[in-house]
Amino acid sequence: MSTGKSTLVRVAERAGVSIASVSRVLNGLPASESITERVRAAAEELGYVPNATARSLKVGRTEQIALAVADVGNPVYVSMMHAVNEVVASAGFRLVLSSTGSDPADQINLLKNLNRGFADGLILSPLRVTPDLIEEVRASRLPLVIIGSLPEGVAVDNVRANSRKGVGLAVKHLYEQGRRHIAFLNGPLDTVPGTARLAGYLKAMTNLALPVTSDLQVEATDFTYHAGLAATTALLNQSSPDAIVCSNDLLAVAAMKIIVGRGLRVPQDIALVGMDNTDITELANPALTSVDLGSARRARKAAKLLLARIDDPDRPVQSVVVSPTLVVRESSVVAG
Amino acid sequence: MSTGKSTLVRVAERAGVSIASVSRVLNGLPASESITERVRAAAEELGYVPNATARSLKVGRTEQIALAVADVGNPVYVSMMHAVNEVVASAGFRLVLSSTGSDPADQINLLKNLNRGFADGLILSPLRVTPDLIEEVRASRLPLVIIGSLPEGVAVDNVRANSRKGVGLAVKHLYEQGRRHIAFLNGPLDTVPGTARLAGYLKAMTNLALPVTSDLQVEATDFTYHAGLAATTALLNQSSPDAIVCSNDLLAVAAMKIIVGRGLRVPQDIALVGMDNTDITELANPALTSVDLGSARRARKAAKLLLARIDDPDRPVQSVVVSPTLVVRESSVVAG
DNA sequence: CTGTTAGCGCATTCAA
DNA sequence: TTGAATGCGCTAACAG
Repeated sequence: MSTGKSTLVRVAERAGVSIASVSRVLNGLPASESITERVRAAAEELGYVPNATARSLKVGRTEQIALAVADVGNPVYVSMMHAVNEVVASAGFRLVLSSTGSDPADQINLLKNLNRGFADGLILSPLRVTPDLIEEVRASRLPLVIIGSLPEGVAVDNVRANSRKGVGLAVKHLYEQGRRHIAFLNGPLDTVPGTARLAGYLKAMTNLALPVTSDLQVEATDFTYHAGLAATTALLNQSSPDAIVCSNDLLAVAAMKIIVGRGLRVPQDIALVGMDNTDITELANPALTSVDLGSARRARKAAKLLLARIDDPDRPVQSVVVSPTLVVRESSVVAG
Repeated sequence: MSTGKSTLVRVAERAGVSIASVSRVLNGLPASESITERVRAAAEELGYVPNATARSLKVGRTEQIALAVADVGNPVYVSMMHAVNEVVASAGFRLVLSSTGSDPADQINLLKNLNRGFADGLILSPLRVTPDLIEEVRASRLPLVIIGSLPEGVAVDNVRANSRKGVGLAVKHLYEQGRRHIAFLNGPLDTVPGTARLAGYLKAMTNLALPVTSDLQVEATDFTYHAGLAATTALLNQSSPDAIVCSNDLLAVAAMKIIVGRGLRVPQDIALVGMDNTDITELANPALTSVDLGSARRARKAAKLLLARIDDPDRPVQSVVVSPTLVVRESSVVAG
């Protein structure tokens, strides 16, 4: 193994063959014993490593896929990233992280940039879906998979959770625990999960013949821990729920903090259920009951869909829905 | 804006100029008013987007930097990733995530792969440093920055925390709170942080003339929450500390869980200090006192060093150390 | 100021 | 089987 740049040409010179032969040998195409031998030796001695960029330009593939998520601070996106990376890496693809904010403009920009061909496809998990974004998604000529809901009629591969049903599981569980004043701590209403989860809450409450009052509902300005603190404070100032369904785990942990800070007990005084079933559910004290929306599974599925689409651009569009499950822990069940 | 692939050639044809002129206009090089106008119009109409791969091949730059961290599950790495991404993105670079395990073999493999030229540089944060890895780091001809400690004499840009000093801050703080039986919950000893932090603990204890006994030390099999649960259990079975310094926040939160589960109180019965000052310090209940090792700052600095090195491969090697600070929260101080 | 041309490193077609 | 030659799309000399 030697120093310096080595190219096909240099290997070819050293082996005394043509660059075509070198390329063949290195790509496992048929070649004579003798040439194979010499090429391998020459490549080894020169420490030859094929250039990814040149290869990409030639074959029209970068072996990279891009992932864009809204909020890297949210553990659910971290687990998605992890899951996606596992799938694509084992298929020989690299993962390019295109962190965008929750601003749709960022995503639109990203979609445009993708046409520069630095990646073979994109997995996008938008928090807010605007008409502009949809337009751009429609127009995108690159393999694209959306994690999350999309309006009917947008023919793009996508995989989403049934978060309405998920909220339903949470409400029903709390009802079965004897709770009747079940509040809902939501994230911003102008987001896709925000609206879906609210719908789920309203429906579940109605189904159970529980009164739906506005003082039992509060909307955090963001799906973050800090926003959750403020929102929970507001909620407890305007009503006295005996249970709170939270739109994600970060909000739930924030709620727990405020509740305990007020000298109330979880779950005795207020039962708590989060959503996403992230790692922090176990770190929490008491451990947080949470609705598992299958984020890792969704991410894996999305990655596989994308790889399949890259492989065959003409395959039928697929839309998969992952069913939620409830993971009961300590925050919602009074022991004994 | 139209459909289909558009290249310089097509834009040139449409504008009735040479491809060189197109390239110039699009790169902001001097051109006549008339040509500029026509090129812009043609590019617009064709929805032309320059091809990143071709550009890379030509200029010898991918505008990508790779980041390899040991454990994506650890929030400290997430924040590093975030910080790195901010810096490189604003310099026009994309971030390629090369998640490696804690196995040095993965890193070595990565270094070799980097020579394929898919990225212009690498930021590596190795948990375990073996001679083989050092050898490979030395041999690497690509811009490389290490986050973490490196043996003397390895001339590679690196930025590290003074975690020995960091542990010292924690021990001293607990001592000042009146604690005398200060235990140490460490991660694996065959890791770089593991050894450094143990050294810090031993030194700090000695400085304070506190007895150092083996039953006050325990080593988790990993820097994870689950490993922390088992290790804490073992620790409490073999001794009765009135304080525990934990090698990172995940371990600390695990310790908190076990302690509370035994009916003991934090901080009254056992005071707790974590390290890394990650987001979970605030989620924890009580909020976790933690040593801030400046992970985000380190990551940002590493990114800047890498960009500088890419810009000028011959610049002197730089090694920067970030000083730790203690962030006192509820887990270490008895109120009142 | 503008056009022609030569590669960047590779995979691949076409002849031999 | 093997080699010569072409071109992926672009930038940068070089000439005019």
